[in-house]
Amino acid sequence: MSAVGSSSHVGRPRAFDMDTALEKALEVFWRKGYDGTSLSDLTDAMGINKPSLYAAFGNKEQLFLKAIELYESRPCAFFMPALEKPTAYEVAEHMLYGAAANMANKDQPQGCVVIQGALSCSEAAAVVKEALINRRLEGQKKLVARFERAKAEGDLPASVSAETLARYLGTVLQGMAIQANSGATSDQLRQVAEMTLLAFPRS
Amino acid sequence: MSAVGSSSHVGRPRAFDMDTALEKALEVFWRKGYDGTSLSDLTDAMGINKPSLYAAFGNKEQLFLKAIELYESRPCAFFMPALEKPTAYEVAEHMLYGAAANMANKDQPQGCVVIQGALSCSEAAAVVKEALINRRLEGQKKLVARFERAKAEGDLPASVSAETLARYLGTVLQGMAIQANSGATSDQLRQVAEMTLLAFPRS
DNA sequence: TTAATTTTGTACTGGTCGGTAAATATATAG
DNA sequence: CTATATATTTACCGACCAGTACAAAATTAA
Repeated sequence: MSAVGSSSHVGRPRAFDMDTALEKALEVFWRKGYDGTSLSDLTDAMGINKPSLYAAFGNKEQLFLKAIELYESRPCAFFMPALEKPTAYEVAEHMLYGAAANMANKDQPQGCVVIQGALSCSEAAAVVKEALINRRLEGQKKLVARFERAKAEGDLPASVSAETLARYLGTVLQGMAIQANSGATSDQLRQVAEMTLLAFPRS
Repeated sequence: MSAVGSSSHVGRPRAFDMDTALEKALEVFWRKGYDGTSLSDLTDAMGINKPSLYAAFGNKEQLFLKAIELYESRPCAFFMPALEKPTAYEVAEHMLYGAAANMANKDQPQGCVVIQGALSCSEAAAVVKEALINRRLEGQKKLVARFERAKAEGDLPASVSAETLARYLGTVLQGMAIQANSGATSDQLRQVAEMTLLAFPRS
């Protein structure tokens, strides 16, 4: 019907860039959490006013969910790329060192927004909390599948439980977010990564 | 000057029990976090009205801090008792299994209030967040000291770093809180505990 | 130019936030 | 009894909450 992909639109053009505004929103949610973030916090950081925010992103809840999508798809995200490493050990290695570098990166909020965005929260944040839990569980599922593949490919002993190993690795990764939030440095997180890998089973 | 310890007081007697009211407050803060908890949530759960709350506990912030004190001193708290086990391995063992049992205990909020009470939060919660971070760091310090003692006593190899080992164990324990918050059962957390212990160094 | 469309800034909504003033109720001390 | 001290209830405070109505501004289409 219409010219898809055309950059021309009827009506007054948007005066801000949606992607950079969403980046700013992510940063605020990451640092303050869903309950701790007010619309004024958001509009201040995004440099727009409320009607523009609502027109562009729906409401606070939908803005948060879009910010999380952005977070997981950013170039610096390490989870998905690590899954593609050739062996289970290398998957774990890249995730652990990726977490050490990323979660304590000093030019962004410490930790992980998927973990700390709505851990304990009000009823108003219930949908958001559920969404974050599902993201974490999906990540865990992907790890299980990857480790089962590794067992089939022989780079992980058949004796180990893929599910337990995935949960163990996920637990360490999530713990690293708390450590970063408490002020741990990337160096200190790397030591944790190293110790975790020492115990990691390999064929 | 006056009879210390006397149970008689001048003035109208308090109509509620401060300890059980504080337990209720803890439960709310634990479930909803500091930012996610309103004074109405608190007064509803505690069965008192606001002036009584303020007269007895100061304000929301002080009430939270008192609730945390209660949390850490409750009979079911496992961290401090575990430190008194005779060997480093047994210390880790009791902490990990204690965490597995406690953090996924179905008749209380899942996880740990010291971790999830104010992880990402508003400026209004800054003091509370700092207090929780300090609690976590103090726990880590106690673990380091305990593992250094273990090295001196010979039940931990001299080659391992007490600090790294403590940070690693702390990371797993904190990760278990997130796992519990995501719905992991005590059984599943016990598997993580088991895997962590498999790699734990012993002389 | 005119019409249609979309974004913008301003001002506002009802509701809730944390916190408190003031009056009343219930106890002890003398 | 009266005086004093503390807790309780009700009603309220200004500030902020998420969300929106409305009109002016800026663009394209005809």
